Amino acid sequence: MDFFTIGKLARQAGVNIETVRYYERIGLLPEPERNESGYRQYSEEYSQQLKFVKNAQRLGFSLKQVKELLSLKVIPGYSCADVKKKAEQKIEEIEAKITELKRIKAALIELSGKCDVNLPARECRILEVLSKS
Amino acid sequence: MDFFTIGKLARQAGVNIETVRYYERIGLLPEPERNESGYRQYSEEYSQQLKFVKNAQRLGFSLKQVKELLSLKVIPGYSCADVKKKAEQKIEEIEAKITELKRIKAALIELSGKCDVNLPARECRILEVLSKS
DNA sequence: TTACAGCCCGTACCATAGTACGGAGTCAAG
DNA sequence: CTTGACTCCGTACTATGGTACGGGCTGTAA
Repeated sequence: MDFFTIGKLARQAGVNIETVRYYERIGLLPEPERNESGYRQYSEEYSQQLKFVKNAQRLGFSLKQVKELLSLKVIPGYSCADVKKKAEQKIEEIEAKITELKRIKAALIELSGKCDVNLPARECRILEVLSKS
Repeated sequence: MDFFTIGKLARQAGVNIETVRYYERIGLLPEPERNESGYRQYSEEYSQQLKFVKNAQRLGFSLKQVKELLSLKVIPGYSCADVKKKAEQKIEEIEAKITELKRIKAALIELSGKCDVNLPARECRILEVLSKS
């Protein structure tokens, strides 16, 4: 087995060394073995778990949620259906966010249309509307 | 002119008193006059500005951006076109977010489809895929 | 006049997701 | 055998948007 140091692990995953140590602190990465001088010794497994964290994060999972996903893997009794459920919840969450953003976009477009570009900002209709309760 | 205290102002806008003081600290609300005992005395103008902040925030502007919008109003030389530009930038930003969320949603749906619900989570294809670089 | 709500201030704390710093020890190449 | 890169640790700091706390003063109504 070929071990590598924290610097290599971090470079592989494209994250900061401090981030790796941070993930270890908050339990997102298990504490690895150490060599005599206390250096962390990582193996391929750690690299995969770190990639897991970053990939799940890219899919919109918070670090807390990533931790939950990881525990599904480790704690016996959970099934693939439990994982799927979390994915589906996240899909719903994202759909809700999209809906909300579309609503906001429409409101901004409407607001934008109120603008008479020749007026000074002091008299801007957009700003006026925003002051309404 | 009828003045009111911080508590009334906060209730009117549906925010916490601490939030009003926080906004004052970060320059989102001007420092109001005080009575003899040091109580803040707010007028309708303040109420409108506070509503402005909350409304703009609902439209996706950060407090820093709200501050910029407010300064357009106050600093002479800015026109309604400058306000419109900021609104349009925000619209673009939101469109980008929507696009990104759709991408993520598609990825999650694809991932979801990989799931064989009868497998233990330990062997879940979703989790496996997430460990890939 | 007393009780209680409301306000004052400074400071600390919350969550989220890291990043930075400084002093000390270690490892490898020249 | 020295130099430079790497690692260790604990702690503090960043940004964002607030919320909470505690001790003390004020304002009002019974």
